Amino acid sequence: MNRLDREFYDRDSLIVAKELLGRVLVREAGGQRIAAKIVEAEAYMGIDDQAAHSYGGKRTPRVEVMYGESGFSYVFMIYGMHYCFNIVTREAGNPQAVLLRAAEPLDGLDIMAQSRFNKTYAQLTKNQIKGLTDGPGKLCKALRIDKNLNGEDLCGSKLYVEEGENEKFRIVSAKRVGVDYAGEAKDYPWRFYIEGNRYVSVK
DNA sequence: CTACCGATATCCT
DNA sequence: GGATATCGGTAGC
Repeated sequence: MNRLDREFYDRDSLIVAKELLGRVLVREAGGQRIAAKIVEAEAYMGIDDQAAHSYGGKRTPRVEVMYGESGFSYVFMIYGMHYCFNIVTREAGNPQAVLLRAAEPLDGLDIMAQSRFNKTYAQLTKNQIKGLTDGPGKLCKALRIDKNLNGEDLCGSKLYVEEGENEKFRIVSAKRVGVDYAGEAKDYPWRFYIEGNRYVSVK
């Protein structure tokens, strides 16, 4: 299966966010493959986007990777407990990114179940199966994504996105989640998800 | 099913 | 000190 290359990510973040839907996020850890279909993503449009960490050109150690080339991972900790995984878009100096909010588990189900609940997949309750990857923090925990993967090149072999099956689905546009502080930008429809998919975090 | 609440890294005032 | 790109537990319908 083909991996998405740097040119894919070096485009408008709204296009990248939409086109990431249905693709397969792959994490290789300890010789094991963990994979999940991306079903929900949000675009953060950089210095003009009040919801973005890089709004107004803000540049701290945390957001530094957003100012680099496209196709690298931006992992940050939120609320002191959870990680969020983003993919940097656009050229160096243009600090935009796409946040991956939810995915549908495909491969490595037992590893995800162990990472999230310390159980095998077969031992999970129905609610735990649905809750494996239906939110940005949950997705990171299931795929074992943490600060060590901040700045990782997604054109490498530890963490990357495959093309996927090119199946047909409807894309829903919606307001982003948890950005009430962002003035006018809080209502922009820059979140995209696959219509009807049960792993979408907020319908 | 919804509502609240605590955990606490990072950045800003 | 206060806010945040969240989650899981508990309490109450």
